[in-house]
Amino acid sequence: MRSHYCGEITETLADQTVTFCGWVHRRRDHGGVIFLDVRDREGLVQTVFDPDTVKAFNTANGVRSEYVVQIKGLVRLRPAGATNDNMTTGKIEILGKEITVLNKANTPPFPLDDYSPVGEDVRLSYRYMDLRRDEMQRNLRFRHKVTTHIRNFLDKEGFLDIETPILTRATPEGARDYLVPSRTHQGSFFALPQSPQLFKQLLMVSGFDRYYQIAKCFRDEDLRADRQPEFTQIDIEASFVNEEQIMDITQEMIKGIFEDHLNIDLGDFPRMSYSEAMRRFGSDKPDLRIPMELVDVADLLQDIEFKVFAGPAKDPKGRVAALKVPGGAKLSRKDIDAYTKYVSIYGAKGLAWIKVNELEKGIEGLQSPIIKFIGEENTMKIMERLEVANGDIVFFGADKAKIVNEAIGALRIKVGLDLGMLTCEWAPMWVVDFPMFEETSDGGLTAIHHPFTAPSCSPEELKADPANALSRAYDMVLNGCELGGGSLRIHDQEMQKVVFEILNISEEEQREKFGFLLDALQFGAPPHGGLAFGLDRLIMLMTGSESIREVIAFPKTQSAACVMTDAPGLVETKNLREVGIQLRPKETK
RNA sequence: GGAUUGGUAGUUCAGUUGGUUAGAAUGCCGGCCUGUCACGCCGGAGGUCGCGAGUUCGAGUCUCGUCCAGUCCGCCA
Repeated sequence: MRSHYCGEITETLADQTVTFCGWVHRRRDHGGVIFLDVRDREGLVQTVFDPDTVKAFNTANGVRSEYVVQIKGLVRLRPAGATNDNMTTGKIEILGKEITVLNKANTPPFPLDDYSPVGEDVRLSYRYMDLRRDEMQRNLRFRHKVTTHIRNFLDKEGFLDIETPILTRATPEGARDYLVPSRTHQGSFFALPQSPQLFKQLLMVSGFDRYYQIAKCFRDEDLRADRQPEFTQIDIEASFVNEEQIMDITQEMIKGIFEDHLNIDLGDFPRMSYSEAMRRFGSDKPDLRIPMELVDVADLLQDIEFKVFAGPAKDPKGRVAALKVPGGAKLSRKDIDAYTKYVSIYGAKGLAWIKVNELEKGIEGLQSPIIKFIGEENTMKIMERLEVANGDIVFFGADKAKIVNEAIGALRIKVGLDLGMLTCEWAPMWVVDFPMFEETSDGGLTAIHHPFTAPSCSPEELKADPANALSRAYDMVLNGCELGGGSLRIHDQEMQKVVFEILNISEEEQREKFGFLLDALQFGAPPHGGLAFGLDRLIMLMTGSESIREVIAFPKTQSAACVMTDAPGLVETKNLREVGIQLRPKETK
């Protein structure tokens, strides 16, 4: 049907006759001459219709936006002064000889240009139209380039692409599962995989040595700008390797992607332990583009009267941290109130502050509602420790360590972005030495990564002090965003049993849910480990998108629905009966 | 589950203290126009003010409920 893509027709084709197909992007009717900008995947080309070509002219007169047309015409250089430097094809135009309307189109529900902002729900309702827009075409094409890069890279490194089941079984820990009723086993349910975790480990037991998959994963949890209920992981696993090898190879992969597709050298990725990350940044995924750090000051405040500080300072689970904001003294009372409100969503009860106006005047040069509570001597010691300068402001968080870390950690990023403090565009890093477990609200322990993560100690040591045990896990972090994470896995049945015990998963439950894994560990499981990247997040970061939805062709809304297909939808009673399900009447409040 | 923002023409938005016939831009339709490129000029059509109650002489505007969409907290091994 065509000889060229629209966007490929340039001056090298001058004086040749070409045929192309596409959508009418814009029509400009000058009475005696009609211009059609025709668009396809590769770009736009301007076509001119003269009244001398009567039939084509009349057809061109009748076409409208988004009509699908086939045009045959002569490529010619544009007249002097009529070129368009903004277009790849702007030096030429097509003199239209024949035009066929392949399909008419209704008026588009929203403009497809780059100038008009359009509400996201409208875009999602007509996603197939939205995807015609240049930005979306570029995003999805970029995503393709990256996944192709990944496949080529991993293939070259000896990784095999192996598919794993979508219909599998529910897992006891982790996110809520998406369930699929079984027709042939009524009353039983499949679960969609939260990740191919167990299967990739079994593939290691099977001796495939190196596996990867660009795998859809499903988690029935509430959505965020960077979270969809179905998302894509770059899933990787290898045998007879240690952490270093996994980290090296995946770091090389990510570096290569940035080099080839954004022309950016990410350099070496610094490594930081979990505990250091929490101490300095209040986060297990620090944004290293922001130069500020949290500083502990609890030791200076243990003996003061002021309970708001002294309480957490003396509490082993408490924390008192200061955040120095260079140049922050210019913040108004209103700004500070806004930040106080901001930290309150993380549970902080307040936000104390000290402005440094004239340090040379000592305590007189400071401005703060709290100095009278913490005392002049303590205040000056804190100022000394923080190495403050005139014009700075210091914020304080005092509470349970978890709340201080979350609140002041988030404040650090918010203030850093608000005040334009970014020191670079890209800040990759590794976070290592995670704890094995963390405390749940009911006092039990839960796995920080997943229950198959190997600890960096023996089963006996793990049993003796599980709360302080470290794991052989690692997270790759980019700009404060967790790009991917993984670990060395447990390949020993005894160790696996100890972990299940600590997690309070009974032997019956172990047998029922993971019997196959425990068995597999007895049949010669090699040492192995791996990592999984969030592909959607990676592409979101690389394209500078505000949301993961901008890099997914057909995403869900925040209520995990699709406004285009209207999924999820009701099903016939007959279908329910076949799978042995009866709906409960809606609960009334 | 919670906090918060929004929902008015196809689209993006404005709409004052509750007060006449709800406006603008753009798009759409018609006319004019031979060098535009987000063409230009003239004219026209286009509204369940998300939905449902309530207050009021009177509601786009106030109150309550509800639905949808966005951001965030919880949640997401």
